[in-house]
Amino acid sequence: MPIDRRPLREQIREELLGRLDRGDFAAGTDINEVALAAELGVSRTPLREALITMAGEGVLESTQGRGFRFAPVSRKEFRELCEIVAGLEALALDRSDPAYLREIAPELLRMARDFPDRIAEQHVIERHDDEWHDLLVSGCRNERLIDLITSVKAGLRRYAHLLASDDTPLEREAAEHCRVAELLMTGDRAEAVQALRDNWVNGMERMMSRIPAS
Amino acid sequence: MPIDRRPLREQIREELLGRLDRGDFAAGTDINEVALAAELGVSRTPLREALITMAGEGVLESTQGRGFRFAPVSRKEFRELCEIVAGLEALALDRSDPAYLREIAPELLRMARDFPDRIAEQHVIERHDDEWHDLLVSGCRNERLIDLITSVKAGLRRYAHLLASDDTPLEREAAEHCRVAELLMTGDRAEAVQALRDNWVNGMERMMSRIPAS
DNA sequence: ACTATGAATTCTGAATACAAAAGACAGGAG
DNA sequence: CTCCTGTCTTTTGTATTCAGAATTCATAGT
Repeated sequence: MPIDRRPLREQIREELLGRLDRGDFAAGTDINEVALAAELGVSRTPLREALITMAGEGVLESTQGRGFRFAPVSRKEFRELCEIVAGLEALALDRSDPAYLREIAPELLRMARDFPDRIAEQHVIERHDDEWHDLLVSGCRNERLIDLITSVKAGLRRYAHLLASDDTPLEREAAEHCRVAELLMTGDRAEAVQALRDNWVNGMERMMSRIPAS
Repeated sequence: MPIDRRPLREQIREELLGRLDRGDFAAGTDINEVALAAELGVSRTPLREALITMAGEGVLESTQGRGFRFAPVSRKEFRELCEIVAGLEALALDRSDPAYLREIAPELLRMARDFPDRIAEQHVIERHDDEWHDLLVSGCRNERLIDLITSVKAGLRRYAHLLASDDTPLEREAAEHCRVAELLMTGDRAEAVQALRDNWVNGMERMMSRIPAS
């Protein structure tokens, strides 16, 4: 197997995003570069490179002289990000090969149906949801678009741990995914795109209340 | 007046993007960090920070051990970027306040009509075009979306100098802008969104032939 | 008691120094 | 002659150091 030869900044970024998923960092808190670098066992240089990348993605904020902080969460931003990702995924779906979409539709349907069956922890559910959306847009030839979606979704990760809850309305989410898959199977892409948008809007509304007011 | 207190990496990024507009850098060429840092009169550290930011925007590519290079241009990528920006601007328009859109519509119309009148150099035309689009989406409340559009458009800058030509079909472009403005004036946003998309698609097709095959 | 001022501390922003990988090139074996 | 290999050079990736800004805390003055 090929060994990991990626630059440190990427590994650091992944590690930080992972911690973000786990809610290790409170949103809005400042980052102490020396402390974090020591904790990760790297020097400040690649750490700062990772931080700059993440600031570009909107995960972090930076102000002159005060360094980086985890961008505070807000309903407004959550809504904005959801709108953007919904629009981008809809665009990706619109730009996909219809034949390929019909081909993967059964798998999408199967995944959606498996959704509520398994009693699982939050992060398993999230991973499953991510995989579903990844497969959905996997037929899009626009590589830049795929990259962009990934990047914007990184910003949404800050909200992941907030959404952890035992009364997650999984059935609703699964049903909406099923509907998208079914529409793709019949080849009605325009309707499927609309259903996908609805899924994002509805999902957003469901989660909105769990985000602190401001 | 407040003096410039932005971090060096931002100033460097702007300088590099400006040079890109002027076509100072050939696409696909490697960047020598020490040479470029010396030329700019800064150290490698903030330069690399700027390069990493630009790599995140897709303006540059980086490979392990080989550093950064200006991403090569291609019709495929140009098409991809245009599709994305078209989708994002359409989304921005869709998320704007209709009243505000009606309010700025006359100004948009005036700008579009002034378009072909002035005999101007290429970069003046480009600036004018940018201003028109900026005004168009200025009513969008989704700040993240606006930032994202700006970021993706940075990637399009690599194509700006390629598109310089004396037989630019300005009238066509202006006419399409007029149509968008007129539709906004009547309050028919859905149609305006469609016209905007058409504008991007048509503009893309017009430019496509000027990009080297691969 | 409260505010303002200034020193001390802490941390970021930038520069320099070091290490390691990639590329170039020459020499030798087949 | 060709291909491989080992060394040398160049350039990047990372660490460390230096300088300056922001914050904190204490103290003096009102």
